[in-house]
Amino acid sequence: MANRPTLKTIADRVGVTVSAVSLALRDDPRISRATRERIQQAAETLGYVYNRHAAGLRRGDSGTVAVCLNDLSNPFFTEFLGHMEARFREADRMMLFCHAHETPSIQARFIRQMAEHGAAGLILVPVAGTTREDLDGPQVRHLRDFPLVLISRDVDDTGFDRVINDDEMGIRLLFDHLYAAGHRRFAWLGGGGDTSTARDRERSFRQRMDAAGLPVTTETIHHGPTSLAFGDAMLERLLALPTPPTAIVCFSDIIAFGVLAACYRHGLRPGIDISVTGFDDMGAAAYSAPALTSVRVRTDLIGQRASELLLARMAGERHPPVREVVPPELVVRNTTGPPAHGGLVQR
Amino acid sequence: MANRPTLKTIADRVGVTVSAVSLALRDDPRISRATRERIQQAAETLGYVYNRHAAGLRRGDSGTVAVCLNDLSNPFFTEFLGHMEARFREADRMMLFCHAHETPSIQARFIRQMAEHGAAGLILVPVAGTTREDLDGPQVRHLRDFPLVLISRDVDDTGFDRVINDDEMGIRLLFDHLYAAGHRRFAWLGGGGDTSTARDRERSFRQRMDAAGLPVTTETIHHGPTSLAFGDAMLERLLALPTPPTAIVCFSDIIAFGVLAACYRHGLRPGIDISVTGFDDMGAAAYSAPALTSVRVRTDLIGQRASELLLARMAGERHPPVREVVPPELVVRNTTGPPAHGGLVQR
DNA sequence: CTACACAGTTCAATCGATTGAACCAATGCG
DNA sequence: CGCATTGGTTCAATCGATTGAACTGTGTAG
Repeated sequence: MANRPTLKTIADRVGVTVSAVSLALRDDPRISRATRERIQQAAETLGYVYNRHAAGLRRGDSGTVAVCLNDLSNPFFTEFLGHMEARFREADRMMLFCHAHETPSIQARFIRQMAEHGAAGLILVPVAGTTREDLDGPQVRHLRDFPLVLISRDVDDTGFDRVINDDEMGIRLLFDHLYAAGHRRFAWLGGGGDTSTARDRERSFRQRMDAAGLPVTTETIHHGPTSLAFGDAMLERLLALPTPPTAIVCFSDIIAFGVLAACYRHGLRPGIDISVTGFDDMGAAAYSAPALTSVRVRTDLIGQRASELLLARMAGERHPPVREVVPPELVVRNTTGPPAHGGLVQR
Repeated sequence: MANRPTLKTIADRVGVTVSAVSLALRDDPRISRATRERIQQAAETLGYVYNRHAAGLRRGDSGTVAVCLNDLSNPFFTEFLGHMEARFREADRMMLFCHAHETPSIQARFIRQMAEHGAAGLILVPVAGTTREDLDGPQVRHLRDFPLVLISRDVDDTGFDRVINDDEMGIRLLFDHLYAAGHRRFAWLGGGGDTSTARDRERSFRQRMDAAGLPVTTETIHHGPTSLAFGDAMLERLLALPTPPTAIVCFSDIIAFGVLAACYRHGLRPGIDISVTGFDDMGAAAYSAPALTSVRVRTDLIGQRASELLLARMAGERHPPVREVVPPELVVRNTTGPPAHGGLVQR
């Protein structure tokens, strides 16, 4: 920063005023072609660096966009990040980034700080347990009328734009696929904490069970963190049951990978001895051993759509908050198949 | 941004001047406890939001830190991101983030933009092929004397601080582990493009081969992208050779996972029929089927150390550029074992 | 020849926080 | 009682870019 050239430096050198330089550097047609080129030339040779603080102060907006995610260790979220980053780069917006670690205080602080920086918009995967108050309460009143798009997870009644996956549909696709293959003994390995995603997927699972006339007991539903370790540990527990499930429906690919790892140790062949499904269809799902049956969440579409919505709001577009639900796709690979020896009979 | 309260708003309300408010909000002892509290109270009730543009303009530094990575789809890099983010949050620094996608033009643009934003420091995983000129040439002269730390990949003669993994040692640990188990027919699956990491790991592999008196032929060394697909495809090619290798040393875990996927399809049992090693030891390595033998790169130590170095430079510390090399650790799991039926004999 | 348009440029105020210097009142000290 | 000290606050300049209004000179129409 130490004495970098400013508009004035250039102006003096070329023999015009700062106004002229300011306009010229932004290609304003009011400045003649000739002077404009001399000015731009001078800026180049002097190594001029635009000062966004000065501009932002005057204009009241820094042109940055803020993005707050929760779990970088989950490739599912980094896929979002990649898609949005690409779109914002295209729009020439810088990205302020935060990793909230499912911690409300970090999220709250980031919201304050991005406001301080004059960020023009925010994309947020709300931390588990986020309520309407957290996003719209007095302590963050600067979010009122602020361009904000929630992705992946929903928060009821926020009055903000949201782009989320159709979780109900995803579970339905998986369940029906397994049911059609003949499975009747299911287990649900839930993750995702206190999020709409966790709730919607589990609710959908329970609905399908009900609809199929299957009982949901304490042996059916299990909760834990979205981690490989949880999936791994749960398979052990499920195998220890008197009548283990023939199909394990996991909240996410990550958990399913953990289950596969435990299967391998036990010499169980997923897709033959037991069926396992993931959710998200992250890149690695095609390469697990065996390749994982999952549901593809369209992170690309969601990320792109969220970016578009945000850019539109930032451009001043006014309309009631939208809630866009993106349908996922069933991807059948090799971890699912008919139940082994009498899964049907034992029902 | 629209008419948010400013220092003036607060000053008028409390009946003091902006100076007093400015000082009070920063807990300057020059302002009496009583007024300070009244001011802070007023700021609170008015919903005051600090304007960093104004402050940054005056002070010439925004307190942000810039981070530029290359491959978000590789959990190895997102681990870095997580560790650094944590450290910077602690230091109350916001993070400007860029995903360079191994694209020099994106990297160059980000460097310019973060300078415009008055970022106080930069952590960079240089894109493949980055040279000294790219970082210190005339077009980016604002990097001279700028706090910059390179991580993971090295660039010769930069004059910047660097924190990197000891790649030579990592490969040595893996090779010696395999050699000691009896392997004599090796293959190298290289990735990483034109980076110091790619060069150092391959050089180390060749050195160990030489030291062991083993021939390196066109059947030994293979290059491709750091992807699951590359590992997968390469196993097919290797198996088609007249005398396939008994041990496959991969540039990274990602590639190794691809190899494991292909092994599974071929009914090959890694660790028994064939040995496979990764590099990085990302979280998933413990959960692949079977669990992957790898080398743990200490992303935590590297990330932390890089952040510390950067913060120290930002605080004005002056010393010649350092090059810190962090030793990795061998993690033996289940994809390695003695060569199957006569690997030794066939030599 | 005057008035007028217009392209090209300059003027000057402005954004909001920071900070060294100046100021003021009350207290302490000789 | 007068003078210095100091704690508390204000003054006023400053950071660098932006922008509506004002200005200048040239060309054109009447």
